[in-house]
Amino acid sequence: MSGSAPPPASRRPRRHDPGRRDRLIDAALTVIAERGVAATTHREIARAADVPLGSMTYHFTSLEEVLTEAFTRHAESVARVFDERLSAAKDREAAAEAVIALVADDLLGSRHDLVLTVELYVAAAREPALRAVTQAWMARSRQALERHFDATTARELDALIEGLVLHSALSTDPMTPEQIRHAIHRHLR
Amino acid sequence: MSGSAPPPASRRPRRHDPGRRDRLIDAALTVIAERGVAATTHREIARAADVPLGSMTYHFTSLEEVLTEAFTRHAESVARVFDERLSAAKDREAAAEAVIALVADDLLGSRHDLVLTVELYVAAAREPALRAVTQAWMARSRQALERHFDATTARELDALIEGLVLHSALSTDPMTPEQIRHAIHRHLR
Amino acid sequence: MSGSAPPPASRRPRRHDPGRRDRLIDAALTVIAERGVAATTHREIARAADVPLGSMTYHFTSLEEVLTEAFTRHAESVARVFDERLSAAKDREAAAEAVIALVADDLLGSRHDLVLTVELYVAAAREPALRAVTQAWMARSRQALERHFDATTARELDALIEGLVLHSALSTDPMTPEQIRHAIHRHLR
Amino acid sequence: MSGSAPPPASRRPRRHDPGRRDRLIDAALTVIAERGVAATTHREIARAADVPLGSMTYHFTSLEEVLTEAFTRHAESVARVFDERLSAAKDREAAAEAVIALVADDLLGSRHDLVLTVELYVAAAREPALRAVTQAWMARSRQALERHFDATTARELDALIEGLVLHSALSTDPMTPEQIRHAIHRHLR
DNA sequence: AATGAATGAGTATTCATTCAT
DNA sequence: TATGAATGAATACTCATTCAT
Repeated sequence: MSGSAPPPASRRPRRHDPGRRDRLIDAALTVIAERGVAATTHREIARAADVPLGSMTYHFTSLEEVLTEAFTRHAESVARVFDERLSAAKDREAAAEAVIALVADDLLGSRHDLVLTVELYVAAAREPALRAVTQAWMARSRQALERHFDATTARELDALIEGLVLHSALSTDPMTPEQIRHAIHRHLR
Repeated sequence: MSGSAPPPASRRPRRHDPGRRDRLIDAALTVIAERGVAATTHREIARAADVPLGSMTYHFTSLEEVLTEAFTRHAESVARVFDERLSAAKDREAAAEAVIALVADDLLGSRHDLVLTVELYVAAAREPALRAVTQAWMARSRQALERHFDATTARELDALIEGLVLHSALSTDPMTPEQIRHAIHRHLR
Repeated sequence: MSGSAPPPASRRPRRHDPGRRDRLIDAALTVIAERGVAATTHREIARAADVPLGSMTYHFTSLEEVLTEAFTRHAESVARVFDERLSAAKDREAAAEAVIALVADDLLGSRHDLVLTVELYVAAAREPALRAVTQAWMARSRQALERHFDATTARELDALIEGLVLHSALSTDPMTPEQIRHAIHRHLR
Repeated sequence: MSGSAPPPASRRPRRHDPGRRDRLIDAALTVIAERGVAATTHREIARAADVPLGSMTYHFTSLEEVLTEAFTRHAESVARVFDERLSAAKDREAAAEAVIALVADDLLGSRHDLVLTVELYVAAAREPALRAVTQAWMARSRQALERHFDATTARELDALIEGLVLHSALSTDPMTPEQIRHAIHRHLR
């Protein structure tokens, strides 16, 4: 507006920014959620974090590293909620309710997290490094389920949860909490 | 004209080639399955089909058009199998077996199809044009299931199928046919 | 000067330019001679040839390819002169004169060629692909010398030529034609 | 602070380090010899010397300064050997032997030195600051030769040495010590 | 009808250098 | 005195798309 130089994301004189690396990972998650992994570029993340491009490659040796760290953080955070919900459950009945809440509230409640999860699924199909992330996550959630259910049930439940989530994510008329409750109860009945 | 210039897909004199458009769509599916949507470019598809680059934009107005047509074809083909399996079933019992075969044999049997399906899921999350494809597909499979099951069961079954497939796709130790049978029978019990 | 858009090398509406690949190789030689291999970039060559950057990577799959082709052309052209000079010589005496003319006129006469030769020497020390170019060149010049001199003399003469050229290239007071004549005659005496 | 961030050359607590500047120059020579001037960067040298990046620009005001000092040191060291060999020679005969040993043993004996020399040649062709280094070196070696030979012979010998070295450096079948001896003796005969 | 050539925007990454601590 | 962090310019290369033939 005042000259011809390409205006930076904001006014530059910013230095000393501890925790920037951390913020970049969060910015990456935001970009992945909003634009998809395919559109997640150094530039896009830098813009989202309002940081110069060079900062990206200073803090990470490759885009892959950024993605891996971002997805790891996402998986970690979802898994933590999973753990907490199920640890709090006193009996099988409560555990069933926990699972329902998990799907209806946590997993489907946040479009952001939901999309991240699906993006991770596909990225993992290609990237061995990400496969490790999904493996660890799966193992952890299965373990959490096994506090209350036998191994077979835990595994089935895990798959059902996955299906309910994905289904809702892709559908224009996602399942209602009631429908989710019904599906889970039916499987555990 | 002078040495190692951009080498064409193969030796030139190929002209009149009806069905080329069709082959390009198949080539696109191959590339998507092998490299992922993100790596599916005009060039890659042209190379896979052994066709000059210019041919791509001659037959399609944009990459998006190619992807949409390719995914439509994929969905069509999977849905057809779905339909056939379930139409052939005479009763609920047979329908359950059909679903099991569907998951264990058709969906999980082909890595190619499996990957295409997951790629479609994510692409659809971004591209409205693809959303239409997944919507139609879901509707069709639900409809097929409703020949044998009530609407609620059909929907749950659909989600369970999705979950079983995805779970197996991402896991290093995918579920065995026995485990799949068990999961589906339990839900229908 | 009239707006803010970065002005291209010249006015753009240029299409259909047969022989462009060829001109790019020449442009590369110009850049190498003027700025050195290290400063020879896609951009620099494109600028020298007044061609958009994208054109470079359309015609060559890598910078290395450009360099290899450029140096091959240079070696070819110098070797041809070498051949011609020596083929024209009728006897040993004339051959000696041919060598002198070669060094004093051809090799040292053109700063452009001289620098290209030295640049090739060093680049070849790193790049096996270029090593092949220098090998072929050396073999060819030795062969040309062997029309008139025994193998040992040919080899020594070749080395002496190399030394005289390099020496003059790097020195602030290069050798005069007389000095060159003296050196070569002394070795052949 | 959070994982795989830019890893330092090695574990941190290194401070007072007299002679570091010196070690950096040696590290620079190593990098030049192994990777070439074009690939010799602050980072690469710092890594080779196991020193933080910031240390480079603390000790040197620019990369050019590093290169100049490194090449100066190299020239110095080669020239010293030259001097010593020729000072030790008692007569013309011994001087001839000294030259032969110089080429066969010192110059061609160390791939490291050989490559450094060629790299210096080319760098000097561009960088005036380096030209001064090569000039001084040439003058010094000529002077050393002039202890035993007349000015013309010294100059020719110098060129011949250069040619023999370069020739061997670039050839896949370098000259044997016998061949080198023959060439030098013939020129001095 | 078909295609080789052309091109501008964009991508990941490297790097010399500056600077705050 | 040292150094980790920061940054803007540059690099090689990819690509969707346009166009002349």
